[in-house]
Amino acid sequence: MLDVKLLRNQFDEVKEKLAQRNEDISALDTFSDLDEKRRQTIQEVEELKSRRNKVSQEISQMKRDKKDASSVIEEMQQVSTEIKKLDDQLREVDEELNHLLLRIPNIPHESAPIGADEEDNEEIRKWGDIRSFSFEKKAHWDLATDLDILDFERASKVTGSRFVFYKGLGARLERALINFMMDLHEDKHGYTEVMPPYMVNRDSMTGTGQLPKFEEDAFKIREEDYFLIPTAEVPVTNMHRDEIMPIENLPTAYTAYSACFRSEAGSAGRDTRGLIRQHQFNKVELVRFVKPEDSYEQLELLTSQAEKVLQLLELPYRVLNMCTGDLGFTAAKKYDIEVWIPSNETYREISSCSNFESFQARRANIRFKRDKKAKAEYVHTLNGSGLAIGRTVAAILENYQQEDGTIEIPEVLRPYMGGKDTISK
RNA sequence: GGAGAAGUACCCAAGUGGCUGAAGGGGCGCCCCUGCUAAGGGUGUAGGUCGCGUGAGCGGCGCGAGGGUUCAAAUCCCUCCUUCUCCGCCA
Repeated sequence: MLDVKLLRNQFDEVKEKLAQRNEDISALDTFSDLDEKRRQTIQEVEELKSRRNKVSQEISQMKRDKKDASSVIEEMQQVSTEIKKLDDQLREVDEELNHLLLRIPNIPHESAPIGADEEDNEEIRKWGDIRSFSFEKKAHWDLATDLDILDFERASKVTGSRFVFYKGLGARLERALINFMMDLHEDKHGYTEVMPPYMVNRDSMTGTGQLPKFEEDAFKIREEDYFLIPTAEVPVTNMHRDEIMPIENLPTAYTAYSACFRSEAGSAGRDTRGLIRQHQFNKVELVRFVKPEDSYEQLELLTSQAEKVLQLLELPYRVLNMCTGDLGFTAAKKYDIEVWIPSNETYREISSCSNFESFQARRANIRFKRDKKAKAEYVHTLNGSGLAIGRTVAAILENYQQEDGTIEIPEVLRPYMGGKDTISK
């Protein structure tokens, strides 16, 4: 959510910046009228309430003095009726304004390149050497099916499309990656481990920005107003919803493993094979609550910590600075980390590291105080995948495949794989 | 899932229609006394947010949340949420 005061005082500048996004912001034009009407109504109704409070005191005094107050009471009846009417109006305007504000995306940071879509994302660095194969390389779903470590067919029988069974060393690899990443972030990068609920309520989904605009992307629990989490970002960020965090706790850094659930509405037919796009996948997430003045420095740190995982796994990747048209709804700045997927002969997103500035904090009401007397300010929130596990498995299978169809296990994972160095039949 | 009880400021807690922004403790700040410590006395302090105003300030809201009754609600009514106790079910 944007700062109403900013919107009020610098409407044209804000609108101009929002126009750099690839989104329809025409609804914004009603803002000024709504804001004006709201403030006017508040003034009217508060004046009446002030009067009512004053006269109520007088009535109570008259009652105590055993004087007749009936004429004043009669007058106040009318005032109260008027108050009720104005309160209703105010509620309506508030609702409209809120509806509008919750659907306005974040303002892009000036360092985000201006552009329309993914074509305009800026590659800022590359790491690792892309392997050239001396034999016919295979896609990860073929490798995995041959090795009997992934079973897509049975998963679609048991559930449906875009689900998978991991089996044997496949399941072990997935679990090894989770533990390896969690250990790295906890022991080397100083994060506190969190295991969150996999379902959250509507307020939480609104707090991090998945709602109200993107409800069709989430799985909804039928009997409750709960949603399956699309990422651990939602429960972990909302841990501190409606809180004032002690300044000495900033930055607060959490890492959380969770399963993630996405309806993938609108991506029918894309990445139908393999692990790239599933309705349920595992992810290790990094979340940081920081002071506003630190947030861009913290974004670099967070991104480097996600990159570290790929470096240790020795998987080639590149980092993109996402352009204004491809930032998504909530981010002011976002780096995507893309890992090399040989079968695609391209890089594919494996992590997304974002600075939301105060956009989520304002929605979720997460604040801090510089000292006891100071006014509460909104924190800045950041998060990033560190990393998406399924896509990491895909990258490992493809990048570490050998001519005989077996998979060499990256060295850092071997302690987590019972000392094995190869996945074979 | 059933039956009961409760939710008041940083914490505990009083308060069944007007004199309650809310008694009383604790805590916290300052002062005094006791050469230290323990203890004692005095005194001060109560959140957040919205609107108006350049500002000092003025005003609205606020007793779990949201509605309602009333001239007036912490107090009466309705809905919801959370916590606790008992019962049932259960990994």
